[in-house]
This record gives sequence, structure tokens and C-alpha cells, in this order.
Amino acid sequence: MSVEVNQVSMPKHPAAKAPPEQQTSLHLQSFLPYRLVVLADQVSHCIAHIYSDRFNLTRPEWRALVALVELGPVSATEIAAHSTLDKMSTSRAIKGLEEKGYLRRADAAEDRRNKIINLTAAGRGLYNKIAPLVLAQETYLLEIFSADERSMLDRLLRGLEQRAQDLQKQN
Amino acid sequence: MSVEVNQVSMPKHPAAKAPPEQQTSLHLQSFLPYRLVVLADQVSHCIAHIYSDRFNLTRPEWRALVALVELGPVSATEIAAHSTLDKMSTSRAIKGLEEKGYLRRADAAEDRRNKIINLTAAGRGLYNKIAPLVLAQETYLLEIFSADERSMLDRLLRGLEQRAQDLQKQN
DNA sequence: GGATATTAGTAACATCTGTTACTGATCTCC
DNA sequence: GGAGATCAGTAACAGATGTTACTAATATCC
Repeated sequence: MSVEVNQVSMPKHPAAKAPPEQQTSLHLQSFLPYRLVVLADQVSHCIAHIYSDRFNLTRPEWRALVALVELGPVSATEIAAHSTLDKMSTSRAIKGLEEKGYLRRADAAEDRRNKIINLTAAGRGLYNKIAPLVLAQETYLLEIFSADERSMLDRLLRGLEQRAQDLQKQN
Repeated sequence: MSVEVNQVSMPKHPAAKAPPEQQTSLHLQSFLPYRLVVLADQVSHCIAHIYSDRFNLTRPEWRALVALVELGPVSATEIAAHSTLDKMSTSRAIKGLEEKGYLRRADAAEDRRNKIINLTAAGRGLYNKIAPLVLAQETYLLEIFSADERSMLDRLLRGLEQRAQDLQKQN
């Protein structure tokens, strides 16, 4: 963690030419954070077109639904942790899903602070309708890549995820 | 453009095994759209920590500022096109930047519908303060990768960007 | 064993963002 | 040359999201 963020100068890839740091000025179109955000937004919109426009779920509701299917009956906190939602979004998502009849809450026996959340049959059914459509979108996105390219993509994303987490910790 | 999205079945990579489409059920942690959004959000937050927490700009304001530096004096529409902002966000961003003294608007001579936007010295100065910090973050993110890996990442992202655009057009 | 801290969840407010519809300016083309 | 389409930009509303602070339940530890 020897990298300071306050200056642009740090000795990089020693194999390359001396100081030609990627670029000394900022070009949106090739700036990685910008590209990531634009790409994610675009993909996100396509998927929202399904769960939101066609099935009337918000994004947090959709994520909470998926988390519930994956985790089984759990508390709100576990849903939040699994789906990268903060606790307020999670609370709202659960409230929304409950009002639409997709889940039910029951007090946990041993700890009455948290409630155990169960999907209803309707919730299960909704998931079963949406999931294949959404998976088809992912398939479409990846279709152009070979198996090698896909695993490369996976590796690279993993690296970025790790690195982004480190960056976040440094504040 | 022969790919339909409405069904999950399409004959893909003929070299691979018959139908084992990536996964038949959805796992958030490995679901590409989810990973992209989470990663982009994380990176985005780190960068916002600079332009927002430290320099009091909103994200659209920051993007418009960058676009202005890249493009020189232009109209709001050109800023929007260059920075992937819709026209309302752009309008608000420009208003905000103007109020803070970072730009000035003047009526365009030939077409009085649009206004030509000029950065002030303060706006230039602000950019010069923020840009290096933000570029350093990108450098940090990519530091772990070799030159080959970086160009691979670029290639793969380009592919996804293209594919996401196609997907969006299909609605 | 009881004051203090911590935790799960939520209410209430402020802010941001998306949408619709409008104004005024310019273009089109009969 | 003028009615109607189109375009740049914005106002105004609605909905979503982030923040702060609160309640109620449980843990801690002197």
C-alpha cells in the first residue's frame, strides 16, 4: 500500500518508456472509471427494462428478491450483505416486496430485533419469470467472446474488484 | 444482428458442449451485470470522494467540466453528447457550474437557441486541481496489470460496450 | 444486576434524478 | 412567406436515494 494518491508521479512498468504515464490529461472516452460507469449504466438499464418496466420492481427490490432466492429465509441484514444494498434500501425493498405480496415477515424466535423473511409462492413465481429473461441478456452480452476470453474477463474484473476495494479503504 | 433476445435458446459456440448455457439459475456474485454495477459504483464513489466531498461538485457537474476542457467552448448539447448526460442533467450541471463561477454563457451569434459555454479561469483551475488526483486513482486501479493485460481489458470492454449498445437498441 | 454500548430496523427529511411538458428560436417546404 | 415540424434549453412535478436520528431489543462488563 505504498501508493500515494496525491501526485501523478510514480515509477510504473519499468519495461515501458520512461515517464509516459498512461496520459497526463484526462480523456473521458478512454478513462476507465468513466467507461465502467457508462457500461454498467447501459447494461443496468437493459435489465431494468425487464424487472422494472415489465414487472414493476425497483432495482433494490429486484436485488433483494434474487438474494432471497439464493439465501432462503433470512434476516434483512443478510439480504443487505449479500446484495450490496445499504440497510435503508434493503428496508424499503422488503417493504415494497411485502406490499406486493411477494414475501412475508415473521419475528425471529430468539432475537426479536430481526425478522425472518420468507418468499411467498407469488414471489417465487415472479423470480422464475424474470430470471431467465435476465440471464438471456447476460448470455447475449458474452456471446461474442470465446471461452478463453470469458475467463480472461473474469480474471481482469476480479483484479479490478480487488483493487477498487483497496482503493476504497484508503478513503 | 441476427440474435433475438426473446428466448433463451440460440445455437451458440458450436465447439462447446451442447446446451449448458452458462448457468440455468442466477447467482448474483458471478452475474456479469451485477458485477459491473457493483464495480462501477465502487470506483465511482472513490472518485466522487474527490470531486464531490473535496471540491463540492455533483457528478454531472464534474463530467460537464471535463467535457468542457476537452471540447473547448461549445453548446450544452455538445457537452451532453460527449459526456453521456441527458439534456436535463446537462442543463442543471451547467447552471450549477455557472453559479459557482466556473463558466460563463453567451448567446451564440448565428443561432440564438443555443448558448456557447466558456470556462472561466476558476473553472480551468478547478479542473487542474482535480484531474491529477482522479487520474492517479485510475493508475492505482490498473497498476496490478501488465501492458498485455491492460490492452486485453480494453479489448474486452470495447466488446461489451458494443454489445450493450446493440442490446439497448433491441429494447 | 443494571448502566452503557451495540444491533436490527425504520421514520423523516433533504437531495438527486427522471419525466413531461413548455418556451422561444430556427428550419422546411408547399 | 407562413403554417407546421424540429430543436435547444428549462420549469415543475414525481419518484428514487442518501443521511440523520430515532426506537426497541439484546449484549457487555463493571
